[in-house]
Amino acid sequence: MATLGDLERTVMELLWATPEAMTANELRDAIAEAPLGEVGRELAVTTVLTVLSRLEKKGLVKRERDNRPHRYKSVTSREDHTAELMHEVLVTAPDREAVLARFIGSVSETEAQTLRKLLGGS
Amino acid sequence: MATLGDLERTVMELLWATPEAMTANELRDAIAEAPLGEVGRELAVTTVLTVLSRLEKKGLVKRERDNRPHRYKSVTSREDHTAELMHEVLVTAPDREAVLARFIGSVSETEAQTLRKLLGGS
DNA sequence: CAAGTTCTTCTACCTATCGTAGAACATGCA
DNA sequence: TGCATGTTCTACGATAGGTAGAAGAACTTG
Repeated sequence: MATLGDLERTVMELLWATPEAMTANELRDAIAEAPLGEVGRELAVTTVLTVLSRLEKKGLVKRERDNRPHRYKSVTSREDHTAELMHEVLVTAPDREAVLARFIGSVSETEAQTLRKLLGGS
Repeated sequence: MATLGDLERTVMELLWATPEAMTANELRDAIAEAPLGEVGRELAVTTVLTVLSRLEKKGLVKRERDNRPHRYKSVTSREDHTAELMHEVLVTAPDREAVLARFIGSVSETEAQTLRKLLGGS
């Protein structure tokens, strides 16, 4: 499973929140100002680049090598990624029905409503 | 999040599969014969004990210290644990509705059926 | 085209986690 | 009281991830 470290997660957060592909420098700045999470950290660009490479190797990020300041963007949307993770977790258990039963019990009423709608009739 | 290593996972598998609490020795033997996963590994009991301690610290395992060969058992059922993990994953995303929508799309028809039943009317 | 600026790649260090287990300590039974 | 059995302490190697410097590639502009 693709478990992410803190910085890796932060970078993905930013990429998911931005429609256009971003350069390493833009990401560094974004992390510095980061209203999200901890204190805005001042990282070296190389640090960001290393993280991006690792994310690329994991298949979470795609890089546009066309123009020089390479631009990076997430391969999947945050929602797809999360849903995929949930599914990965689900299939680790032999008795999925039972897992789903417990899972349903843990979601809010609103979410349950959404699920009913999504599952539609029969 | 509580991500488990391979051995840790194997130990949890065994604990989940066994109703009674087990001793370190019983676990070592079980791992050795392990029809599950890789080749039955011959581990030192201390190895198993170390892993059990770590799992205890993570709150996944409870130890009965009453009698001498301490006995270990999982704190939650495998299903509860898995459902909890799924929920943890779900709440990392801001747009849960969207995540659920994708998630529903990834489950089998049987599972969808189960979900409909579980969500019942209203 | 040459020199500087900018970006990328390589390499490396540090820490935390995990697999693994020996050595030493504790305990209960013969 | 001493052995057998079990537990705790300590430790070492491997991998992942956070962090970044040094060196190399490429673009910019005089």
